[in-house]
Amino acid sequence: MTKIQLFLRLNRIKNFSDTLFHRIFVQDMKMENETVSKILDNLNPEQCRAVENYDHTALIIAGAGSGKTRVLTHRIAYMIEQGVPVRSILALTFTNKAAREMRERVDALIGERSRYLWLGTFHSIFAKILRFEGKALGYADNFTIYDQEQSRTLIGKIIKEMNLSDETYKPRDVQSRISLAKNNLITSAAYEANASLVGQDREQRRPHIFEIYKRYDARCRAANAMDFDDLLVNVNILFRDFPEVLAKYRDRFKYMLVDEYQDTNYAQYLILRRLASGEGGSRLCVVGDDAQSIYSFRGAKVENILLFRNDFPDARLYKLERNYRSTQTIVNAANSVIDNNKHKIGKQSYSENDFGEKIAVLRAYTDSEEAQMVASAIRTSVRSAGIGWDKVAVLYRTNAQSRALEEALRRNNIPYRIYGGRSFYDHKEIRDMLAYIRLIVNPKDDEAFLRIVNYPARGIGDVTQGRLRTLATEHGVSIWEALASLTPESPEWKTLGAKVKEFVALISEISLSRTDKSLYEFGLMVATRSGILNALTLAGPDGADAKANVEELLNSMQEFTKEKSQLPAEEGEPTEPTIEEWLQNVALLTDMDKESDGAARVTLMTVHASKGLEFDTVFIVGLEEQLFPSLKSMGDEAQLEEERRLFYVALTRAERQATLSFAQTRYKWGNTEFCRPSRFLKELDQRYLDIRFDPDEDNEENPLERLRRQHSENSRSSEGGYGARRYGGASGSRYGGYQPKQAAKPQPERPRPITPANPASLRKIGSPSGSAAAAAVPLDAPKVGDRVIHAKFGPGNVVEVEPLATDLKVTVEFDNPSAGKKTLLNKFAKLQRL
DNA sequence: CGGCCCCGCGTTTTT
DNA sequence: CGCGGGGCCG
Repeated sequence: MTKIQLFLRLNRIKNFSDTLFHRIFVQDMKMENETVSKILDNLNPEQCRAVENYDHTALIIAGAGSGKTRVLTHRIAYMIEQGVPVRSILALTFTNKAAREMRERVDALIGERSRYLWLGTFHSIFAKILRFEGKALGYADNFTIYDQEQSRTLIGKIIKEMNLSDETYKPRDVQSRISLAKNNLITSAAYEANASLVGQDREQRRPHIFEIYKRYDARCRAANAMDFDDLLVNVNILFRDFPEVLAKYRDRFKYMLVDEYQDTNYAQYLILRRLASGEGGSRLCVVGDDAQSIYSFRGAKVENILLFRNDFPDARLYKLERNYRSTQTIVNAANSVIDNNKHKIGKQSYSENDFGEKIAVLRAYTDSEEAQMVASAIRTSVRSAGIGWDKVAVLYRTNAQSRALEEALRRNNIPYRIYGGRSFYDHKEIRDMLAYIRLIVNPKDDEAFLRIVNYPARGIGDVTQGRLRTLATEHGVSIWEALASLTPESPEWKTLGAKVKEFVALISEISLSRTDKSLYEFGLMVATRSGILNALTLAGPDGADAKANVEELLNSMQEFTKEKSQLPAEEGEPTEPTIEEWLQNVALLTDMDKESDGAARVTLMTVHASKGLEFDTVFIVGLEEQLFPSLKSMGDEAQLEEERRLFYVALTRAERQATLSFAQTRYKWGNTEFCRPSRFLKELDQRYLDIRFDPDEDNEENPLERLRRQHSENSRSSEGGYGARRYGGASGSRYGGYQPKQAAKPQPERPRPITPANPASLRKIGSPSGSAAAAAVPLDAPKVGDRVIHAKFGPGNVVEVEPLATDLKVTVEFDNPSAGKKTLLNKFAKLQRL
């Protein structure tokens, strides 16, 4: 402690002479006297060096919680104070959230000058560059950005049009194949010529992928659209084929800073290298941690950080190894797991904080019990530590795990917020709204046209749509362009039905009005004139959530206008945002970016989504083999190591307290599966664990017995009346059902009991046969030849029994000929022996 | 042409 | 279990 203080002091003295000149200089620039010292204050010696030496290429290896954002933001602030023009700095992050946080922190250090800083995600910055420069590549500046959903839909359509089976060519797989190629800058032509890729496809019996890729590219281009990967690919092509454009940006961005460098893929890496190489290339400063590389599945290359100094031999290396975030217990425990990885840079993360509490390990029989235990533990923690709900996070490997947790939290009246999973922008009504706007902004976007030409229903069906497409093909333009080019005199116009003409008039009307309206007014017009708002109103209660979502979208337009006027992207740029800008911004947003309403809530998210965040108390759930580590990583050492890094990321989110849990059975696809505890639990140095169950306790209880008991427990708990509604809240946003505490007063609104007035909640709860079956004997293990009765199909004979992992498959020949022979799962069939 | 019903499939992780 | 797509009927 004292050593470090001394070190700091010496360092400060050394710095002083270096910075004296700048202080005087800076004071001349009307800076607050204290600012310089403030920026170098509160940095440890290594951090300080990384900030001061901003004029050198730098590789900063920053362990979890070691203050990497701090270094980045201080480096930016310091540079600006040293007189580096704001416009010559480019800072890149992976997520909007990280970008926003960085901007806030830079802003806090140097004030409003930060507003002209180019700071954003790779994708948003590159989209911006392409908006300015895309012409060179044949794109108009109003190009559409397809998110993965839209791109997958288009790929699916192409597969169908090519008469390929979507069994062998699953759009999802084809998309990931194309994405992989694009990440590595392999064009469709190059793909076709690439023996290795084509060979792999052959082996998988999918030899036509390159052709799908070709057509997909052609379609995107014709629609003036780019997918996420294209944003990177096209900037590469731009910089490769147009040296003058590259020179322009290289001259402009004298300094580049990159966050989470370990997650860059080849395309991103090459763009950075292009800008940073050569005489007068940008000074590149990258920050990352190989131990937190968790995105190789989407093309990230850890090698980029491992080999950075080969690419930039004069780079200075800084290692930030002290973790300021977590207790020693957490840091040491995390290290003990990551030590099992062979593939890593030597870096010793350490903490000088308290030892803190041990890491609790909980065992549950079922996933729902696990959720309940976590909910109770959250209550206990929050109460004993006196912290707010928002200091707690529950992290899981897959989004699917959130459901059980949500239910438990709601049941325990714990406020929560879920990130990820189905995002706001995935809702149909939002996509519909966006499709209208996309079509108006970009008339080449046929996908948008086809999506909304008959929504809300206006009598323009498949046949008519087919004719319109033919019309467009004949003219060699998009559908809307073809329609818009027709005059009332042209013979083709006369062949159109009245309904199509009305649609043309509608879109023209909205389109014409956009110049003299604010963003919000325009959005409102789209919502009303399209008929979307009306259709949702007519849908009654079913449409209420959707309607609220549309309203929220409109609000976000106002919000965007407000932000934009505070934050012009460029000096001299108009502050009134255009619809194009809004649309491109929205295309790059995710659920993570929705701002919270300020209420303190427990955070639920995947481990991936939690990277870069920190919480006082963290629960990591579902620590089971084949879940975490995931089934798909098993058997592949590299992927297993990535899972281990993922676990490392999860554990190092915790500042003070971490709890790990696993269940012994888990519902999967409507089936109960048995699980074994994760290997990561065994790899953890046991000294740091507080195991809250008896490991010697008999684990080998008769599985059937346990299953039966769980089953009755489950049906009992589901009778509590918490219906299947997952998302409360009118907006459809995923805020948890939370009642402000009202002492012991009854809560009239929720949870809703099942009453006959609410028949929907009765759906599928409990046995359909009800008490009528009580007379018969429950049948646990049916045998061939048994005479049984089924609630719906009546009596019959068991003709076949096949044991499954966790259940029995029973085939019954029913007496009733209309029921015939049926194969049933014993667990659900509720057969009774006669 | 639209609405309804049934079937089949999905679970890694995300800009 | 829940959603989306496809098929069938009105």
